[in-house]
Amino acid sequence: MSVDEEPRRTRIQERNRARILEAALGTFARFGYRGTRVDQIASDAGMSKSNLLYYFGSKSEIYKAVLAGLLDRWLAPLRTLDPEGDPRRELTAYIEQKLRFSANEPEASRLFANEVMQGAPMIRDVLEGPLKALVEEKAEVLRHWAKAGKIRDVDPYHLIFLIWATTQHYADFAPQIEALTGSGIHDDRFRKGALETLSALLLEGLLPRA
Amino acid sequence: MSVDEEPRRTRIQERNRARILEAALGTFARFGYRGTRVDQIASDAGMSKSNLLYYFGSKSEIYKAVLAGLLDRWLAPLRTLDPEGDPRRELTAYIEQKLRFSANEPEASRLFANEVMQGAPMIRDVLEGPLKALVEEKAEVLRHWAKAGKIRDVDPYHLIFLIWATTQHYADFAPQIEALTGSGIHDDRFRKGALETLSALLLEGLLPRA
Amino acid sequence: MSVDEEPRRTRIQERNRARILEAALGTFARFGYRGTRVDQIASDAGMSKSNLLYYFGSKSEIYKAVLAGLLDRWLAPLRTLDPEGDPRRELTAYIEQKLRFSANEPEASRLFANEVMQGAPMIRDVLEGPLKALVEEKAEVLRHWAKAGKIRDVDPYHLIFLIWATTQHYADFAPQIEALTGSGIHDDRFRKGALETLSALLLEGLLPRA
Amino acid sequence: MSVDEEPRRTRIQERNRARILEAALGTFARFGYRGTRVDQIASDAGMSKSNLLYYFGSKSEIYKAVLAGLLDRWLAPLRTLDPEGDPRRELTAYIEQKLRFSANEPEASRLFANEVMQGAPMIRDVLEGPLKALVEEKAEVLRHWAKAGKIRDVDPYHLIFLIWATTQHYADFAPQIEALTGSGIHDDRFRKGALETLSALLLEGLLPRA
DNA sequence: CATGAATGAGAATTCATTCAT
DNA sequence: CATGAATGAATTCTCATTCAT
Repeated sequence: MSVDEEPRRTRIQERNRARILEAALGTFARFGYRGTRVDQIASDAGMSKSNLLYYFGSKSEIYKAVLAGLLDRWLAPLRTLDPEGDPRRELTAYIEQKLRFSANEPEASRLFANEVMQGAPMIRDVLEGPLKALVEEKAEVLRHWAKAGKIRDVDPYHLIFLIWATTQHYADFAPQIEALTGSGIHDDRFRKGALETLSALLLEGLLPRA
Repeated sequence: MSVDEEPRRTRIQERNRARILEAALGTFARFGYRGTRVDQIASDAGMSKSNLLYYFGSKSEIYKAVLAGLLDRWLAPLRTLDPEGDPRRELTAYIEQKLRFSANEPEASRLFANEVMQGAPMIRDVLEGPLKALVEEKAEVLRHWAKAGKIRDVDPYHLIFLIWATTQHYADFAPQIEALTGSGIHDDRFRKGALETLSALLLEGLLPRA
Repeated sequence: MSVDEEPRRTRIQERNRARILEAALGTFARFGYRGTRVDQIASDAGMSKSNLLYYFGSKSEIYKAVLAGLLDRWLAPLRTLDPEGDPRRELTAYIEQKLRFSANEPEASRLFANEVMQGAPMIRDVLEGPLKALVEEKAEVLRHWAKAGKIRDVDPYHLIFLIWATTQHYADFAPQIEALTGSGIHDDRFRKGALETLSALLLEGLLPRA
Repeated sequence: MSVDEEPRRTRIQERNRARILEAALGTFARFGYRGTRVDQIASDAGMSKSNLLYYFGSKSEIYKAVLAGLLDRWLAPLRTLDPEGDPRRELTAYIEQKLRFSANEPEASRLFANEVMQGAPMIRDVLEGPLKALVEEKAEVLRHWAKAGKIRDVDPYHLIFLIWATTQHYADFAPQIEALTGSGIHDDRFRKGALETLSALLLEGLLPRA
């Protein structure tokens, strides 16, 4: 539809933009928008502040660009939930994908959390538009499964929130988890343990079955 | 031996300190440490910036005081988990308390999240000390229940993380939840729904029982 | 002549004023006028800032009071120079008195130096009035001695400056002297050495006599 | 080995740094460290405060730089004292150099005095290290001269202090000297008079020779 | 006499951004 | 493309002083 006028960019430009965005993700995630200094992004990206501002005219422009790149990756897993698939397999796969995201892109997860916690000033539109639509669509899938007797009849929103919360927790609260367990989601064995426990609890529940 | 010398404070001092801490909680939770201006705390607390600094010598001092007051309330619910009690009831009660905390003190929850996400610079000691000890103690309770056949044998840490994550999510990601559902944990009916869904899923699981 | 309306003061008042002036001398000498905080004077004097300001309405008032008390003691030795006396004895006695002052009131010496170095904003009147008159009077004594062949014919002003400079140096540059010699004018033996060397050099000169 | 990596500086940088240091010397000498406002240094140096802080990150950094530049010039004269030379000539030359320094750089002299009077917080190392070594070396020269019968046997340290004190006095106490004599060391004739009187007194003594 | 409470005018930095080269 | 130079608008914190009790 909308032919996003991608400006022509040289290879150097592409590389530098990428560097900047990567560095920015790191500091925005850690220190929040206000807590991040353009200087630091620049030095993390290995260039001068002036040069950085040649690529992105302002701090908030960088922030927006980082967030924009983020949202797609954050949303992707949910899209894969297949109405035709087996609930057990689908949900386990979904959880796994989300855990992988937390493992591979913890900073992205934290930045997203940060943005939402501050009232989602930059991505409110996305939340209320595309995200809301997607979630409603997937909620319908869950309701459908429930009607078909494949899963219990629970509120699909709370269910989705549960999956988001638990999987993202491993990225967002990593320092706490590290302090308590000495490990974290980046570790393969730890991640397997998390996946098993989460899917078991979600699917089978904690109480012994008859 | 050493009686922690609580400095004597007049009523005015008590009142003003309380006001400041309350106002500070709000802005720190929303904008993070760096994003918060002392000016704003002062005006939220209804006093001049200078007067505020008469009570707390610096911004970071306020921050520390807020966090210190926070931790107790954040930790309290877990302490109540009773080894002698019935797992179903105990866990449901725990979830309910945590949800209430999210409902009543969403800002405290967010500030805690914020602090942890930034690497817990101020409360690392608490996490690695008292919190770690408490969590290990309660993990033992869960293992004990499992051995007694009262609950399934799942990793107690992941179980605790699941409860933390899901309950806190309603406070920390409130803007997102609000955008998607039009409501939030502050709403009684919403909170009941959350509690039911959460405890049902946790205890019984999603899949239908035979 | 001028009946300085000494306000009636209770004993407590007298004591507190004295305490304040003493404490103030210490910090003004060390940190200068701007570098001194009223707070610190108060705490050094063992009272609250508010109470201190009950005695002296402002910082500069304290400063003036300290300086006023100082000048008399600083000037006193010169007054004792007796035109009728033997130059050798008179000058040695003068040097000794100045060295004693440096030993006993190094802070007073430093504060005086400080004030002068900043352009003597507070005591310019004294310098240009009473001090100038006194110095001119004593210069005349020296000229008189010279005419009488009791001392060489040297510029009396430079001679006086030499004595001031050398004797005050031991107080004003005490940290340097301490660093270089490990001792200082407060030490009796050190002071004797200084007195001997100074008076010997001043009176006899460095070069061997025939 | 380790070549002190002098950061490369553009001409503009050199010029601005020099301007700043010069302006800073003036105000630090006059008002002390605390009494000096960055604002004022900047306006004296003819630039904006922000720009000044682009060159020196903080007030104390400026202060340190000024002091560092100072010490060399302050020390230089003493280095020239030649053990092989004639005492009379050497000492007269030394006094003359010191008087010239007081005449040409009175602010430097006052700043040095100020720093020492405050306890030499920034240059203690230099005093206890290089300066101490140099002074001891020159004291040895004086002792040597005394043994050779070229000068009287006086404590070399007090002799050095005497020269320092008297020569620096003309810079440090300039306002007082001005108030008393109407002139000062900056004036050529005045300086000549000071030099003559000082060297005469030091070398020949005040008392008439037989 | 003495202290607690409150304030406002600074003063030092910080930092995003603009300008020049 | 890239960097150095410069700026001005915040923002934190200091400190003498006033007010109330």
